Amino acid sequence: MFTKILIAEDEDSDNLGIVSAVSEFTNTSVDTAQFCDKTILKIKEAIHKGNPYDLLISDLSFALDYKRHTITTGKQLIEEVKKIQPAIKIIVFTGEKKPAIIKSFFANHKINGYVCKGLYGLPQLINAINAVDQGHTYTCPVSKDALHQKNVLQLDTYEVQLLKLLAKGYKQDEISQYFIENDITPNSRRSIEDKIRKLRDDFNAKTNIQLIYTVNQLGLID
Amino acid sequence: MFTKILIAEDEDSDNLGIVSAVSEFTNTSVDTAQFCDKTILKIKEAIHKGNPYDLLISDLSFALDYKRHTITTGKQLIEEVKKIQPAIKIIVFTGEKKPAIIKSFFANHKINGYVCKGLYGLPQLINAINAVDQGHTYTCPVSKDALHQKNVLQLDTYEVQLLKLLAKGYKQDEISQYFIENDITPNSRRSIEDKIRKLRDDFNAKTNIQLIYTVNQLGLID
DNA sequence: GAATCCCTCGTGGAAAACCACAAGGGATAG
DNA sequence: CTATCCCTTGTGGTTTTCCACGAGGGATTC
Repeated sequence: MFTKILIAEDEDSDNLGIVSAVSEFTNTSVDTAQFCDKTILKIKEAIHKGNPYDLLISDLSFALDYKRHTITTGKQLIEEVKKIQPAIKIIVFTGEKKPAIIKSFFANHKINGYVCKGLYGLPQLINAINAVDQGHTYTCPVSKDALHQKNVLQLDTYEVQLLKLLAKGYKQDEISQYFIENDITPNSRRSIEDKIRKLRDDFNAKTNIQLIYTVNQLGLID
Repeated sequence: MFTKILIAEDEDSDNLGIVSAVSEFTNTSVDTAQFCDKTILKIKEAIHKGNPYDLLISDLSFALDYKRHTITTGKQLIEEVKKIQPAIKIIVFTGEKKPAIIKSFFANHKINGYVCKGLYGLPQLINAINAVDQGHTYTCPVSKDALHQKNVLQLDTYEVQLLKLLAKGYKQDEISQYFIENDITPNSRRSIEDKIRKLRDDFNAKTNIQLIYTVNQLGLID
């Protein structure tokens, strides 16, 4: 079983609940951090002392306080941790339920488990810890659904840029000009029109307004 | 001091943390519910037994499980509770930080305190309990900022309907038709154009796309 | 090398949205 | 009662977006 667990969770109320539940169910040393930077620091220190963490349980969104932080999101945190200690196991424990985001964490960050906070988040988190300990990956029911959803469109960089400019109030002509100035292709007015039309089709949107509303709700242009 | 406190929070991890913190800091009976319906039930039972709750600490968003629930949001919950027991004190404890939403809770629901979950949510919640106990209202630093923000535009019902239809892909002609069919005025194509233009001005949006993106980000058309 | 496919891009016309001007009607103040 | 203001609506013309057709170019296949 894991012998050293680190929990990264910024909200103190949640932090308290998670730590007490995990401590009780696993008889291991549980440590905690409320900031991403602090999490990195603890992981580095533990390695330095020759007693590294086995498992990181991390949230995805972190509050910013008055201090300067170099790392501010769970995504960045996980990338950084993987660089420092590639073998560490990671379970994401978060309120984020958007399929596109959950998929990308398994695809791009090779996490070992994903549990959505909710009515039964804690028992699921315990299950996740057990499963990951035995070398499996774990997905809670909600995230399992998300992973099995078909037609979860992933957008490429070009499309995200295009949508963001639309959301920022750029006209098609202005987007064309912007793309030309920044050497992004295709950049003709006409091609941008086509790209937008394709996105409208993909997301079953009748208007560009609905398109932007939809991708925004899906969390694809944050 | 309060003698009977009820906490409504659906996420078990958070629930655990809040209950243990509140129990520890106040030496009172703390009860908890994970669903809105259950919360209403407990409040009714307590009244029936002649021993009602003094204080409700409630989240705003609640998960839906497989069961049918009649009440599904914190907003509805608070409205219902106020009907049953108008004198009960209410503190909202939530992750929601959007100024428009915070303002509307004080303006329309006469809550006694608002605390945003975060790094120091629990000590702030304790402060809120003390303040409300002494007959004051309490706002945490984040929500205090929100309440003091100028230019937080509140939309009326008509505007919200209009924006929602736009977000759903309706053309201006279709919106006009919809309004005519549903006896909503003004409903001429031309007036709808004007209303949209006014909203664009209010939110400094160059296009309708940007308008919908903006109000969506502000949480005004949920 | 020829056929095919896909992506980019231009053109022109239709549809939708935008905007300035102004008429009519209801509410209000004097 | 009248003048004024504001809201709604119509009209006509411009801008923006939409869309069907087709040309050119690069990559792949046979």
